Amino acid sequence: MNLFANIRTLVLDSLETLVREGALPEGLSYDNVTVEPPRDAAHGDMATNAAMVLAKPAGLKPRDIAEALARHLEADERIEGAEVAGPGFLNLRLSPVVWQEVVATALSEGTAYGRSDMGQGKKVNVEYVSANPTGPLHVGHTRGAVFGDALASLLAYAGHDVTREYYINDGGAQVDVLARSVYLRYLEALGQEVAFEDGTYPGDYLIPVGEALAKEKGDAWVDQPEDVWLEELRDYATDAMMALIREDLAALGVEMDVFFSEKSLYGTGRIEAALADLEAKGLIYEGVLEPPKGKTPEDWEPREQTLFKSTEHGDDVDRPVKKSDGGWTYFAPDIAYHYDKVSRGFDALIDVFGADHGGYVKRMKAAVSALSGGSVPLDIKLTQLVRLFKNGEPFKMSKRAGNFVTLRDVVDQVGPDVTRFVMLTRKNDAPLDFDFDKVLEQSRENPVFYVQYANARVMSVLRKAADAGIVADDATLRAADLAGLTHEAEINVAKKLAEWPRLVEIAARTNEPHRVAFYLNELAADFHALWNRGNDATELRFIQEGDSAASQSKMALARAVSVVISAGLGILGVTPAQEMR
RNA sequence: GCACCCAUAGCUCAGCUGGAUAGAGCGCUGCCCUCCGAAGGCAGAGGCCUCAGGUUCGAAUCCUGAUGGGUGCGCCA
Repeated sequence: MNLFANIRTLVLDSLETLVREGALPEGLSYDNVTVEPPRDAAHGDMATNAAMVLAKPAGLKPRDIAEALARHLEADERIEGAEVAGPGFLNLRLSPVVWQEVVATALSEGTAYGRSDMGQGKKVNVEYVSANPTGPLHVGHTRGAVFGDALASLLAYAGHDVTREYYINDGGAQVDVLARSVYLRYLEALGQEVAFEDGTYPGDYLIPVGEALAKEKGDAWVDQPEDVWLEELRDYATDAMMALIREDLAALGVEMDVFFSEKSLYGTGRIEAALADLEAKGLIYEGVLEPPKGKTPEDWEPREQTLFKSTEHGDDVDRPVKKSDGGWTYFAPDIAYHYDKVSRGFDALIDVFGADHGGYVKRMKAAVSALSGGSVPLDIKLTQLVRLFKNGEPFKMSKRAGNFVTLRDVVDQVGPDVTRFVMLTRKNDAPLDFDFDKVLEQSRENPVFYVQYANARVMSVLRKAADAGIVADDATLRAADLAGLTHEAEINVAKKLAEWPRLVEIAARTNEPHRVAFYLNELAADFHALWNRGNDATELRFIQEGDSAASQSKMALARAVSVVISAGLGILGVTPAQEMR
């Protein structure tokens, strides 16, 4: 139930009535008519811009339309007052009953209150993490993982059929490097002295892989040339790394639906098929690229290559799909991968990349646009840098990986819930400061704590009610008479609850899960404010000594707050706290 | 040189398909516990939304340009 959508429907119905009465011309478009919360609470509960939007096409004065509209709206029992203000806004004041019903709805629907059918079951593929299988996940991946996962949950909550997907880059040269690095660890496990030169991965995480391999193979591969062991070792090593990565994801609570292997595209004709599709559309040609202006590489020389005419689909230059040695560029399998996604029948694709892949956005969009004939939108979300701090000092170290901080370093220290919430306290395209101490602080400054504390307070008051002999289970609260919830401080909280379904839709439409985290912070603030009002105004306390009925209606409101917090945290993948320790 | 992202209070940041007097936290000033958990709350001060044009009844929001910062730029993924 989205109250704002309901009232908008009422506004549109009233406009139609005006048309029938001849007060408005026929055929007006209502697309731009909005009903939203006013910025200033003094302006009422909701405001509509209908009169201003329609004034010009209708050839009427905004205030005249607004006044006519106001008369019709006031006839509805939900509307307590409608006032024309400013240039033609219509400010609506709603009956307390409306807000009481919001509480009742939240309780009866539980964490499904806020679910939307705006997605209409559309199939959406969210690809995220997709880290190279060459080592454990680091902090940058962590942000992408949390963002992608929360986005996927959000879209599902908003009525989409979501697939969570991880693209394994197991086909390129970096896998050879991995295999050689493991080979060194293998020799080392057999007692040899080895040196990790440039171009190998020196991280400790390969030691157990080398040891396991030594146990399995004995000295069979010692002093053998690459062509004896490289291919088998590639598979062995990537499997080991993917097992590592899956553990990392599990530690964070991320579960993928599909792991898609890049390697599966090679030698199976799938890359060729994707490029044949582009070729059939006249988008593949042999040509020579201009050198980039202003920054010509030292060794630049004109070369004829096989190019994808991505400029036809919004890119700045055409992109090579084949290297000069005839092999595929990294772009070719990516095209084939997205071709596969398109052919699996998704209605929309979302890729989550690190910000350092920003230069890759246009060509990928061009590819999907070309492959799908413009029918499948691809949105690419970039996650910005995470800067780590400890005691206010920049923090850089890793026990296991050498030069980067791993996902495990973070999760092991602060836990998955804190990690996830904090990663969503900035919008994805803004850099994020992560302070190991601050995120564990129990204070207003720490949004994780602040929201959890609000939920814990609700749970606490419910427990106390039981002690005081007041029944406060969900079934009882659902049936409670809420007519007593009329105080402005209480109505305020109910109004915030009414925004939840609307916020879900906005966040889902913009693919911005951080909005959920910010909303929860606001809801918690309103709840804490009400809680403290009880210090002075005893009639606002949730437990009213000796008055079960009044207590139950107030606790129904509190419980509704915790229901929405649980729903919101659920989308973020965070477990609500029952009590603070 | 080109592309993308960013620029909002002293600091860190929100700001909805364009809406009314631009918000929060921190910091600063002053308050609130014999009282449901003060791990919290209330109030005050603090802004030319980087700048200049444009579109609009209306712009922090959309467009163009400038300035400042970040990222990237043919056989690395």
